[in-house]
Amino acid sequence: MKNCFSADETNAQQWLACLQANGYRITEPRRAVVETIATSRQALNPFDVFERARAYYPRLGLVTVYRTIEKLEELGLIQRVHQPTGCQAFVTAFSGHQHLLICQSCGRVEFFNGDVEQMDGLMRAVGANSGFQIQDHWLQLFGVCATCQQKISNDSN
Amino acid sequence: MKNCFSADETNAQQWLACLQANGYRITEPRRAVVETIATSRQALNPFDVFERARAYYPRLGLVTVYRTIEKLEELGLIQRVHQPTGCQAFVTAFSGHQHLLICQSCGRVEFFNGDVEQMDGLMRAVGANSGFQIQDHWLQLFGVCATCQQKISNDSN
DNA sequence: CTCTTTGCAAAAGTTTTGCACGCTC
DNA sequence: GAGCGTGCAAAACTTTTGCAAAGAG
Repeated sequence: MKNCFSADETNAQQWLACLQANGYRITEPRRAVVETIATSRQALNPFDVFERARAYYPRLGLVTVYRTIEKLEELGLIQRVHQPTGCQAFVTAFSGHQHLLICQSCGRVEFFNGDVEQMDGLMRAVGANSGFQIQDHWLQLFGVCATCQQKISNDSN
Repeated sequence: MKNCFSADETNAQQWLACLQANGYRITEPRRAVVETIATSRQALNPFDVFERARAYYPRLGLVTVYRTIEKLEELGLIQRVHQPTGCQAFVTAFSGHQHLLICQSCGRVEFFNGDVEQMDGLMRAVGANSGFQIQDHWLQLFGVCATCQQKISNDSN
């Protein structure tokens, strides 16, 4: 198993290229939003993005954040993260099916590859038992990342 | 594997008893909300509950639905269902960890027991690789239930 | 120069809060 | 009777829409 998370500058460039390839224009507000989400390891909600992106482009409006998120999601570049605390946050989407590992303390999101054969077997078995035609699955793990574990144990000292 | 869904009248009685045992009063509006959710096989959002529960108690207010849902969730009697289309719907929560199987056509929710040892193994492996201390997991399957499959194939004829 | 994109303002939708009255225990 | 629970109205949020002006290609 390998942690394949690697949000960085490269991502931002690719996303902008993808927007352009799909007939959308590249603008400063969009650059700021793309840069913000692509370089974050945390899932960010629209308001988080708005606040952070203003560091790159202060005149940015919240509406533009919503509209840009909509396009990035439509192009499959970002995905919504569902958590007990809410479902408004987004992170980079990787191609292929990925499972999420989310830190409940800092919101950091990592990805892991589930055992594909194992999941396929499970889906077939559940399908056969229930009569459902299974189309998709979500597997998410919640916990506390190594960094937050340290912080928590330090705070209690 | 066994489908252990069985929402019915009995559930409603138990929920009311549970509310009472926790110091909450039993009232007609609460009866209506409890009855509605406990007897539904579909995940219902607050407005759905409001509309259906009015059949039992026409004077019901939407605010009371929100407040009752809050208490039922707090007591662990219902749980929120997260779906691509939204995360405002609730269904009966069964004790013990259950995985969800959700029909994307009618919203019907069924439960299945995952392979516990398998999931434990997965969680340990991911924990070891990532440094995360894993606390919880969500496994959900999405598909089309047998009834909806028939409807769809009939409609296309 | 054309047409998309932007930010503001306002609207729409959802959830929460304040409060006087009513009902449960 | 005491105090929780209810429904209405209003507030607080979040997300979407209309529009004139600015900017990308």
